[in-house]
Parts: sequence; structure tokens; C-alpha cells
Amino acid sequence: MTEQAVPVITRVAPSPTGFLHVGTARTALFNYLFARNQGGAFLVRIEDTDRARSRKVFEKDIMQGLRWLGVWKSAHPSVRQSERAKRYRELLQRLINEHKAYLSAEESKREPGKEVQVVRLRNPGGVVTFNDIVRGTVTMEVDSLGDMVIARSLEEPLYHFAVVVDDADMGVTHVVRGEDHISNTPRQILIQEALRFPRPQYAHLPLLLAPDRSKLSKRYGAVSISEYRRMGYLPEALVNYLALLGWNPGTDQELFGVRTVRGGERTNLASVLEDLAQAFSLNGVQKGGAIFNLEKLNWFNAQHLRRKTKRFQLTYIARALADYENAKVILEKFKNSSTALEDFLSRVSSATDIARQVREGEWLFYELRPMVFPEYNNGPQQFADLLVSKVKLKEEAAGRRAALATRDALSFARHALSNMTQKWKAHTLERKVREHIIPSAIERFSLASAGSLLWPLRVALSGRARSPSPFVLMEALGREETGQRLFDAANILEGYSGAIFG
RNA sequence: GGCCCCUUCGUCUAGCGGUCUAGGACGCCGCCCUCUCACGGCGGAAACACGGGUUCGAGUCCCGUAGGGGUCACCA
Repeated sequence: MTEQAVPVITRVAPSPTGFLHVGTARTALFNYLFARNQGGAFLVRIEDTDRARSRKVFEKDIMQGLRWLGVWKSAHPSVRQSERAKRYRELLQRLINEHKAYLSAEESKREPGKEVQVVRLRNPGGVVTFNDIVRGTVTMEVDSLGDMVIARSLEEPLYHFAVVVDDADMGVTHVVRGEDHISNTPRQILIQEALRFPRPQYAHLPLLLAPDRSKLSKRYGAVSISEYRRMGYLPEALVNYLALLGWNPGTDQELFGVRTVRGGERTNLASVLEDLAQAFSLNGVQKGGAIFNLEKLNWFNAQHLRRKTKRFQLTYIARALADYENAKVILEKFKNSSTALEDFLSRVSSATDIARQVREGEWLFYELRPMVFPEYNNGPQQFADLLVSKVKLKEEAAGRRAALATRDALSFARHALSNMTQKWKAHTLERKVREHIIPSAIERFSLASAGSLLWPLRVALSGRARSPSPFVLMEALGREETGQRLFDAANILEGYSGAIFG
């Protein structure tokens, strides 16, 4: 016979003493993926036995974060330890009755001067050995632990005790948690054995590290899921990245959840989780700690962002630019032109990246006419220089002649484009320019190459040495604005040639 | 410090004794595409911590050293 199908039950057990940490989120994700892969169940338990430190806002943040990451559907956890006082008391009493634990009158450590009756577990001594799915056999001498305090009083169980009771009561079969718990495991096993509870399987995950290999902490930037959410990271990007930190599917696949639709590709949170769950196995879990690398997260974010619907992408950009005064003007361009939107998305990775680039003026040409760019405030000289900087004529000729030829070519292009009857789309514009305008311009103005028109066109439209292609710019700017900018550029060259060489 | 765990390119990792002149990804560099930049394609630099064993043969097994991390609460 094959082995009996025991339903896998996993859990994540955060304490509401802080915001949902990326490390906790990753632990939750691994538990979720493992349970889903095995056709089992994943539970969320709030460990709020320390009433003094637990806060509702943190619980709320944790639950929201888990929901945002798609691993949990409800606004509430499966259980809170604070709701289980009766059960703890009952089992504490049982241990005392069985002489496995005892009440001990001591001075309170929390409230010095106050006498309390803590519950201590009699230490049976010896060696505890358990098998860890990730690390193999782990052995520890347990004598040095002494008689552990397992409850502050009959009403106030401590972490180790509550964990053991809850895991058993919830039928948890696999305890998948951070490596920081590995030396806690023998303690918990002691309690388990005193209670005669079955031992779950353990799997201790490597820790998430800061760039200097220390534990990931606030010192190194964002550590809470809500911060990443606020920064505009896509949950699927975070999930995809986190899953691959300390685990690998045994293949070269890194981008998960890709679906093909009408010639394009799409991903979403559900598809990413689905594919990860499909591939997941605890055998693929790494032993060493993993450094959290923002650059790779950015790459995942860019990859997933490019595979969203246009509607979603526009909303995403709008949010990224929520504090930017000219956001509407920019958004307008992308609403008018999918090509420009696609181009934009191939040059940004995340919401913070978008905000940064826009603020730094990288996309100023979608907001203003180049003529009025701040850098051209001291006169048109610089703009004119840029316009002709790559123009070559058939015969060796520079300066004034090149400027005049460029001026004429731009005017010619402007007229030709304004007479164009086809749709004002990047690809039709490109055909028109390449097949008709460029050959004519080369002929009439002695231009040396196609680039000698394309370069000034692009600079005329963008005002910059680095920008999207002139066709993308034309489509985004529209007929009228394109004509205006070409007109401006030709005018500037007029003055330029006169002033410098006249 | 005691105990426990870990150690392949800068980073995430593949590798489960011979197919490793060590593969992939991010980042970096170059080339191609090309009017620029980006995308994309192609290519490059870049690692088995060290020392002993075991073995015909070790990145892969064992032992030590070094380094890193975790944990030693009436926190979780």
C-alpha cells in the first residue's frame, strides 16, 4: 500500500508587536505554497500572549499584508492566542497534576518587588534530536535549559507553551519557520512530550539578510510589507522575488505566472501564486541566509508591470505620480498612445523609479515644448547646437550650411506630415517618413543619411539627446503639437544660422 | 562566551563522486539592432572560504580551521 494521505496543515504565527516584516511574509508565503502544493491547508495564528506588547494596529497591518500578498483571504486570522486562555489553563493544570510542571513562587521579573507564581516545566534532561526537512538531524543537549518557565501564571502562558498547544490543537503537521527558531525547537519538543502531543515535521528556513549579512533590520531601509506596498511594488513582484529567496524550483525559471493572451503576455498575483505552488517543494529550500536585493526586486517589478493591462498600467503610473503637479499632462500622452506607454514601461522599473525619473525631468518633453525647457532659457543656442549635432550632408559641410539644411528638412517634414492623410500612428508615421519624406529630403537638401533627418526630428520633438524614437513621440504628442514643435525647431535654426554665421 | 546552524560569481542560485575547462538570473561591461537612449538579441569579466583526509577520481563525502549567522527572557 502507498502511504496514507495525511492532510498537510501549515501555519504562520506572527506576533502583533510590529508591522508585517518581509521575513515573516516570506515564511507565510512558503507555508502557503507548501500547503497548496500538497493540497493541504494554511492557517494564520496571531501570537498575542504578551498582552503588554501586542497591539491591534499591528495585527491589522499583518492581516492586510497577508491579504495583499494573496496568501490569505480573510481580514481575520484563524485564531488568536488571547482567545484560548481556558485551554492553556487546563493543560497547564494537567502538567502540574502530573508533576511534569510545578508552580514556583518567585519575584516577578516584570514587576520587581512583586511576588508571582510562575509555572516551570521539569526538565527531564538528556538529548533532544529532531529531523529538520531543510537541515537534516539536529541534536541538542537539553540539561542546560533548566526548568523553563512556561507560564507567567496559570492565566498567562508563555510563547513556547502556547505554540505547542496551538500547533497540536490545530493539527499542524509541518512547522515551517525562520532559522531563528531552530534552537527553540528542543524546548518546544520538551513541552510536547510532557503533554504527550505528536511531533510535527520541522523545516527551518534560512534568514533574510541585510547587504552586510546581518539580520534584515530597519537600518537598511524598508523591512515591512506595507512600506513596499506604499512604494508601489506589485504584490506579484514581491511574491515572485520572495519565493526565490532561499528556494529554487530546480529549473532555470524565475519569472512565474506568465500567461499568453492574444499574442501578448500577462501575469497577475493569482497566476504567480498558482505557478509557484505548482513548482514548490521544501526540498528546494536553501540552507544559507539570503541577502535581500532591491535591484532584483525592481527587475521583477518591471517584468510584471510590463505584463499588465493598459488600464492597469495607466492607473499605476497615475499613482506613482500622485504628488506630481503635471501628472495629468503626462498621463494624457499615454492614454493617447499605447506605443508611448509601452516605451515608457520599458524604461522604468517601479513606482519610485517613475516618480524619480519624472521629477528629474527625464520625461519633460511630455509636459513642455522643448523651446521652454529650463536648460534653453539662456537663448536658443544650445537647442540649435543639439538639433544639428548629428546632421551630415553629402558634401563635407558644417555650421551654417548644415543648420540651413536641417531647418529646411524640418520644414519640409512638417509640411509633408501635415498633409498626411493616414492615421496618426507610430507605425504609419514611420512608414511615411522612411518611404517618402526621408528619400525626398536626402535628395533635396543633400542629407548624407536617414539619420540626418531622424536625429533633428527627435531632438525637435523631445529637446533631448536621449529620448524615445521620433515616431513614438509623434504619436504621443499628436498632429498639432508635433507640427508646432517642428515649426519651433526650424525657427530656432533660422536665428541660429543668422546669428552665428550671417 | 556556551549551544545550534551556515559557507559556489558582488547578489540570488544550479550542482546531490566522474558529463564542472562549474550552468542560469540580477547587476556590471562589450557587440548587434539603430537617429539617441531604453527594450530585445548575442557575448564577456566574475565563484567552489582555507587546510587535511577518504577515493582511481571531490564543488559534491569526513575531520579540522577561519568567517558569518542564530539562540541563550516571567519577548515572540
